[in-house]
Amino acid sequence: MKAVAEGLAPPRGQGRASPAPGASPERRHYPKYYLVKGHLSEMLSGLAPGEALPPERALAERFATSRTTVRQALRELTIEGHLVSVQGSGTFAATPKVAQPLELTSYTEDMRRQGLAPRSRLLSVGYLRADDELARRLGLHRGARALRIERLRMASDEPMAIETTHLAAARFPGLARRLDDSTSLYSLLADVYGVQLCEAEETIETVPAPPREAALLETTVGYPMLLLSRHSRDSQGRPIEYVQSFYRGDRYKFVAQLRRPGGAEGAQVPGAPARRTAAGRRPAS
Amino acid sequence: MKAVAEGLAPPRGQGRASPAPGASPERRHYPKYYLVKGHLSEMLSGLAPGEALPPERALAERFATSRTTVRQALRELTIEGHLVSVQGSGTFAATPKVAQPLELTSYTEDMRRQGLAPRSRLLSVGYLRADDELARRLGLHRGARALRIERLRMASDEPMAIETTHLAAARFPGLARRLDDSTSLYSLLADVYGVQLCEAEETIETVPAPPREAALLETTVGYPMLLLSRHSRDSQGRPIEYVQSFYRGDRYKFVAQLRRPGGAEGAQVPGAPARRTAAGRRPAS
DNA sequence: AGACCAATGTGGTCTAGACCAATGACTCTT
DNA sequence: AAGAGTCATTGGTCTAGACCACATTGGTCT
Repeated sequence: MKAVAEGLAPPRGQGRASPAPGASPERRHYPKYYLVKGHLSEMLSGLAPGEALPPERALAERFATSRTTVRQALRELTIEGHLVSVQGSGTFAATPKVAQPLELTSYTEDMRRQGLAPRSRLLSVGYLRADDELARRLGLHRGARALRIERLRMASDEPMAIETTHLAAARFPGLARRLDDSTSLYSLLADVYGVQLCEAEETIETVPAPPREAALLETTVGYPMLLLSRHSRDSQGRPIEYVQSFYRGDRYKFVAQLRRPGGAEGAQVPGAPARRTAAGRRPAS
Repeated sequence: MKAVAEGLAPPRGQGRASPAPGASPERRHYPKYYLVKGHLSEMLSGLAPGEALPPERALAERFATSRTTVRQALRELTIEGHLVSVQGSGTFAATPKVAQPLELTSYTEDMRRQGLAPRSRLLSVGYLRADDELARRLGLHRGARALRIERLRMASDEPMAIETTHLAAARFPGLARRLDDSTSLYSLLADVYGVQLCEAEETIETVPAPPREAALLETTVGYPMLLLSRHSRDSQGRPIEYVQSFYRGDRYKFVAQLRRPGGAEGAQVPGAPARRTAAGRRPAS
């Protein structure tokens, strides 16, 4: 995590005009906010989770910069999961990111297995007409009715993700009425409709948080989130569900287990990974 | 994406003090930049990849706002991969994101299979002493020598990722000298040292781009990137490599194929990452 | 023609400060 | 005491404008 610390004062770089031909050409240019970030990161390393940083205005003065610049540094530290800021209250050291396994199992099963208390809130259930995109994904024709289920996922009372599921309405009659806050969708599909999800393709990307999702997940508009799109099929390879889930990028990361065709099946090493290295996960220099 | 369009001019909202009790309380509050983003998004939909948007200053004037606000909107659209901006030149409509498969195969193999032209540039090769963190990951003791390989991955001349690999130096004598821009590391490990990578744990998270990585990947400092950390083991379950790769979040997304135990395959025992959330991350205050 | 160079226009960084919105401690009333 | 209201403080949004670094353009000189 070093590599950021020193060398701030001399080349203020602000009012300078002539680049002075002696300047080393390969010398990397660090934005000012990045130096501030380094200092803040250092201050932060001495704080226990929950402890507060000085107010932004005080930091701006201490680092002889504007509040805007301090805020840019704070923003990145927040995105990295090292900080949480609360309007009207202050900025505090955060706890590390939580790992979310990438597996084709239901959220409820996942959480239970990890010893967390899974909870869901049904935000909305409704029908819509499939556009070309959705029709293709669900193997329908355009305009067919699709069921749309929107749920807020929580783990131990902390909002975790917003999950929007799409299913072919015709294939699961009465499903909408069977849903509530505590029922596992996958259990319903299996027990009531006899559908077993066997394979899926997931894509993961980062997107900025839209206002609605940000509010529900108690985060900030525009902060990067992890958008996970899952497209699952049953044992005959027929497409069943299409799901989009927004996860807070500052709170979660995904973990996948990979296996290469060639190898012998070595015993799964229970390794307790996923820890976030407080010190130096930046390889740099 | 609708829902963002109208209603910008009337309540300038700047000099206002009294919130006018008639205001609906549950009305979602959209930041101004988000409305601008909606407008830009609309303009953008009429543009072919490569076509230019008006300059920022013109946009600021057109939307009766400041350049800062316009830039925040542009920033998000860039992060979403809809725009690219080039200093000194302009802002242009972009091409869609590229998918990167999550598989335990070498980069070279991956790209070939997709019909792309894989290229690498060896940025640096060197030895370092393992700190506690790295020692744990590679199964060494602290202070042991480790080989560090930094490569820039490209696909069809576009920079794609920066990959930093760590290996136990003692286990792969002479490896450093065998590397060049065009050799597959995994081939070397297999052919020269007889090591086959069989399983791996990958974690995926978003991080803001550090200056060095941003420069090498030709993107912007602070933009969200996908950080993929891979920890691989050989057929006996011994840890072999630890890799960190930075991908441009605005250009790439990851794709994983999942399979459920019940289906056909008997894979996937969950590694049990656990990581309790420590419940009270709230500031104690 | 071709090479060079200066001017202009573009996005990138930073400043200083206004106002908004939520918090939380304090005071006053009941 | 308990409750209600007030107010200073904190983070959140936005403005207007300065200056920088880079690209492009068009003119000038060779």
